[in-house]
Amino acid sequence: MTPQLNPVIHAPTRLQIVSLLAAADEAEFAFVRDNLDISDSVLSKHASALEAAGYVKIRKGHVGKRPRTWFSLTREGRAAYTAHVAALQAIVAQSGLSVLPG
Amino acid sequence: MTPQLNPVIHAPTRLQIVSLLAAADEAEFAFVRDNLDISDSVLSKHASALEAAGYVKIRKGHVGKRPRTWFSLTREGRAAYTAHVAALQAIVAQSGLSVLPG
DNA sequence: CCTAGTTCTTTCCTGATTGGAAAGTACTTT
DNA sequence: AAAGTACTTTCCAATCAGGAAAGAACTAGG
Repeated sequence: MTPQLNPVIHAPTRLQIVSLLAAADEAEFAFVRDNLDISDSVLSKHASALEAAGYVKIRKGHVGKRPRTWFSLTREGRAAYTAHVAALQAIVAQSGLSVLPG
Repeated sequence: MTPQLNPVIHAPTRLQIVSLLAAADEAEFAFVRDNLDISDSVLSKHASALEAAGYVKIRKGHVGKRPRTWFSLTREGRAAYTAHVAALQAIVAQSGLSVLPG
């Protein structure tokens, strides 16, 4: 069986969110938003979608007295992301594209 | 500037079509359809979308007396695919993974 | 106390996509 | 004439995506 692309992760904005989160333990709402250059509402909605899928954990806390939100990948989210990248790799591999010169 | 994902190519079905075509000079309608396990109408529509974008050439001909359709990537389509994979790679790379083979 | 600001979340709305089913086109074969 | 091949187009219903605007919940300032 060919590995399947995961539609929850494949959407461009969510792919970028998940990939960003995969690189770190945890990331702040504003950091992700500014990094991807998206609006608050878009990030909020995609983060909720990823949480609903069980891929992202949303943690609420405070810095000083101000509210703050952090995101992190769940174990399931990391596994789904890894599987998705494997699926992408399988697709790209058949085209013969390579990072190597020549 | 960060390389951008190309929405025409990013859609799962079209990504697979383009990647399949990138591997060959030309591919038959039925070959692509069966390879991706999609319906005639879906392939027809996606192929037209890729043609409209200038990424795929649709050639009509005959085998014996039966009509047949072949698809091939245009130079532009190959360039767009390469750029798209580079964008994908840029996103995935930050997580430490890769979509490219060794 | 009242207003303004921060940090998101939700709702409202509108446009774009996607895929399946079914009908259509244009031949060819039986 | 009827059926089959090889698609293409139309019809449709389901998402989905993003922006704007309104909310929510609290804090800070005058």
